Amino acid sequence: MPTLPRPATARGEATRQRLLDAAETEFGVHGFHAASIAGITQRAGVAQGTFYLYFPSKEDVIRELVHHMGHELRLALATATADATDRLAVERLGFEAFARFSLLHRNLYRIVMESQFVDEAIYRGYYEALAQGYAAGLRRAIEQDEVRAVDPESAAWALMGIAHFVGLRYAIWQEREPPPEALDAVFDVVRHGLEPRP
Amino acid sequence: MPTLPRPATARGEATRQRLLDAAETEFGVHGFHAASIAGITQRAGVAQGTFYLYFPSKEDVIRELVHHMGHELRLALATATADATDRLAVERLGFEAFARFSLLHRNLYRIVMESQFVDEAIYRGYYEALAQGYAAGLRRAIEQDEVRAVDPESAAWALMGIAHFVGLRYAIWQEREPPPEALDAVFDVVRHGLEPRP
Amino acid sequence: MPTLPRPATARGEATRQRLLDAAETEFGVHGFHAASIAGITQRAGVAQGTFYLYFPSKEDVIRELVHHMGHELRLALATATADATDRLAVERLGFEAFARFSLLHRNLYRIVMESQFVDEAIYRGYYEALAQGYAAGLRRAIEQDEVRAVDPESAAWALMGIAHFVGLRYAIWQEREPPPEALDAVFDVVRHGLEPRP
Amino acid sequence: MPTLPRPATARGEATRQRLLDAAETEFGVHGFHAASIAGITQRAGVAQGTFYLYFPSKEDVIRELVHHMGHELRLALATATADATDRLAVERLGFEAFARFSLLHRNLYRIVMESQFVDEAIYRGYYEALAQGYAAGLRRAIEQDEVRAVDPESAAWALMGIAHFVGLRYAIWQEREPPPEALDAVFDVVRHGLEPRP
DNA sequence: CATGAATGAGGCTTCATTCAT
DNA sequence: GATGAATGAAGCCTCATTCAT
Repeated sequence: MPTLPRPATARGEATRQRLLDAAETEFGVHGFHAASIAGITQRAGVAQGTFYLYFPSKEDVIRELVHHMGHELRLALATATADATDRLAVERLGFEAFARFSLLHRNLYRIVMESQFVDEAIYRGYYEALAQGYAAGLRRAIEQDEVRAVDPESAAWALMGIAHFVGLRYAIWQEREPPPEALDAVFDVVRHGLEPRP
Repeated sequence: MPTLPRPATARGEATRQRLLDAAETEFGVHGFHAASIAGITQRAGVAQGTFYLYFPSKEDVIRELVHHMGHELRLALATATADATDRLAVERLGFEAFARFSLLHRNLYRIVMESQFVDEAIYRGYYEALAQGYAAGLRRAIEQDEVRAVDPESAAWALMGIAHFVGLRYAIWQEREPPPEALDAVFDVVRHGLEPRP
Repeated sequence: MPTLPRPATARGEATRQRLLDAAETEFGVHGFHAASIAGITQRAGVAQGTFYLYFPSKEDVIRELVHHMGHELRLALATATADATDRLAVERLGFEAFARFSLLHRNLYRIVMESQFVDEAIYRGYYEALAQGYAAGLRRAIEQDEVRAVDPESAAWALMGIAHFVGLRYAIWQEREPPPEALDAVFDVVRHGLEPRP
Repeated sequence: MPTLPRPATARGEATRQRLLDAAETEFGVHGFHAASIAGITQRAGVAQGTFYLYFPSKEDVIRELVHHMGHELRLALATATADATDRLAVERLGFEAFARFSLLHRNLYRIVMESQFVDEAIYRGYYEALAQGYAAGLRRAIEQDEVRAVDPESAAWALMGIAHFVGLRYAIWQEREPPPEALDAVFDVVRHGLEPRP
């Protein structure tokens, strides 16, 4: 079956959104594999068949959710760092924002991680999109001497790796925000890694 | 079900090992959920029922494989860094060793990552064990002024995050070792993050 | 459910006909069971619900199509044999006409065959109606000594059987008209089977 | 999934056969599409999953049954016509044998007919195999002047068509053997169609 | 120690049909 | 007359696990 048509009515659009929300919760709570369409539709308050009016398969929903998380995260980061005066401030605010975001959207974050085992391409795409933006920001900062002459791409991935484990430890495992000292300690490493030497 | 007793005979031990190897490949290739006991036993050349002579369940195998990877990885890192003269050399050699190891044991590495969605505790335990050793090493290095006065634990997790993404990008996604420049670039960030300032 | 009333308006009649045509194609191409109402309505360019404005069920459509094929076929045969001077000529022209018709209306023909597994009565009725006319024609021919004194009914079914397999082999399986020699060869058997002995 | 291994034990072989028998009944009674795996396994007295130990899919069973009917029918025909002294006797005995066989194996016969709508190739193959043997027999008879110089292949298909409708009318629709007069009447047409003219 | 047949719950998905607009 | 969203039953199939030998 080819792509499903978008819902034609507002009612349809609302149902679709309810399903998406329900899926986010179900996947987040039970994991993709343990989650069932029945669970999703039940939570959304519709019949099982309704699911397939809006999504061709269970996998398509996870794909859509990963995309969604990508957008939301970029948005959150952009917003949080909008007022930063230099790149290191961007990094700092970005780490904080990510820590908040990953806790708030714990389910989505878990889904993104699990998507690796459902559709590697979507997972990879998620990070590559992120890395690209990240590297671009670093490149600009290097040009303005706000950051050492690091390789922007390698640095971007390194920083994402650091952030990833912050999210994992605190948002996922401990279900809380990292304590300020921890964030300070992590950022201290980041800062020394990036800041220009006199 | 209590844990199964270890096989008494050498033949049994061999069968058990064959099953473990087969599971490593099957899980690595198809992923934990898509892999089937039938696939594992077929690959191991034994009957399906034989599996349950050695493992109480499918999940137990992944647990055992994750432990296994933990041991092997620590062994590989210890070996690779044995001759290092200072901590930064340890880091450098460690990154290189990890890059090689994650490529060589791609399947195992994938399994570790997926174990998060099968048994979070095992996954978390894997990293916590690693982090503990890592942090201890850093602590010693700090005492000897080979590394800045960072928070050893936070730094350990940050460095593991960096390494994780190196493994992901190269061993998993590209199925090759990282090019030397990439490793240099990453290590450059690490070094500046850790090395003492004059 | 009693039969649905015929549409009152010309627009309704047109929609009904579009649905019938679409069903003919869908059933012919995918088979009755694999064909879906959604496929039919899509092809007809109407909404799914519209189908049930004109037909009480999927089965009713196949029934109507079988009837339709019966009428059309009888018409085609009558037309094709109108100018025949004796019964054997009728047979010959009839076989030719059937070969053409079954190719041209391949989909309908397939539908008739499949109707056996949807509603045996409709299928049986189709052939019994045909057989009746066929036998009547033979009976008249026998009275006029244009055909041997065969049992008209048995002969009619035998001849339909022969024709059926001509349609199957050529129209359905090979999607072409039978080569003239083949038709000659078949008719040769028919002729000897029917023609009066001196 | 590739082909399933044949059962290794006698018990397995027996189960497989029970499933085949059950499927024959279920398909014959309800038709292929209406028949369910659940119905088959219930009738066979095994769990649903057991079905898939022996057959990759529902369709594979029908394929196997069609093959089976082919073999059995050829066997029955060969046996019934073994003592015939000339080809017309073969034809006569063959028609009688087919009439008996199609009644006795009504379910199988129905299944063969329906197989056309499940896997056209299997249905076609069934008849082509039959036709080949039939034509060969006719060819030999022609060489020995027991039959007119008809085109063996065309004649074979024509005769199969006649027999098919005999089976349909009596075995399937009326669930009885054709009355002797009917068989006589049909054979009379066949005989005139085939026998050499003086 | 090993086999391989058997189980049965459970999941995804399809689709004819109904209903509210 | 027409729409298209919604229903929900039903079916195929998979697979971890158990059992009899």
